[in-house]
Amino acid sequence: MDEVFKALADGSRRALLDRLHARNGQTLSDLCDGLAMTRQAVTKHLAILEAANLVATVKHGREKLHYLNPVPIHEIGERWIRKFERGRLAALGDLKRKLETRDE
Amino acid sequence: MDEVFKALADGSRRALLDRLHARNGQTLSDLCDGLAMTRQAVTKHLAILEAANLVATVKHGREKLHYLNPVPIHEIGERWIRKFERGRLAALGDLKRKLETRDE
DNA sequence: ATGATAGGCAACTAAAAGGTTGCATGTCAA
DNA sequence: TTGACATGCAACCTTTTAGTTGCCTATCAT
Repeated sequence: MDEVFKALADGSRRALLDRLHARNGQTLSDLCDGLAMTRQAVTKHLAILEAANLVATVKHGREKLHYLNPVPIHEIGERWIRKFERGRLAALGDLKRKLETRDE
Repeated sequence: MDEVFKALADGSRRALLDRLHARNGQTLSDLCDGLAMTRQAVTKHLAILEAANLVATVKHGREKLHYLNPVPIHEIGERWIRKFERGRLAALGDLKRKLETRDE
């Protein structure tokens, strides 16, 4: 789980996931296209995404195809974000109350 | 949004949010309690959480009370994770297909 | 076979992150 | 008012991160 959060912390990596979300199964060169980064930098980002299991790759001849694995993102939604949904309104209530009554 | 992702990337900070989720409105000393970190380290983490708007504070005499702000987490759920929910089954399909047919 | 294309590996650098120590300040309680 | 408690500030250190450059390897098309 920590690896996933860390992987998602970087904007470039989130952009790569966005790209794969828009079109799945792209090659490394595809993914580099138009980015202000060297190919090697992108490779490293993809390696981190792969280690976090957010991306899976398949070699196809001299190309490496990248596929989005949506499961870890889904799990963060389910197991982590949902936890804070419960009690969300209560927390907002606490906050509002405390911010309003400075003279308590 | 980037600040929120970055703030959530660290396990200690997520633990602090957990603590506030369990009991809202804790002081700095409360939050330090039982952690293998100096108070100053915790202060820094809280500052990052505050900058990301995940925590709001109210000074109360010599104490500083920390309140969870659940809104940014909720927004990440709504605006980011939900995007990947759409097309999630399609992506899983792509992935399964590609992983199975290595002889394509 | 040979050149172009797709990608891999390794060493290096700069900056940011996470943490520490030491000291200063503000507030409460006796 | 004085000591104890709660927090703030700043300098410093170490490790990680994000990125680079340079070169090597594998595959495809002609």
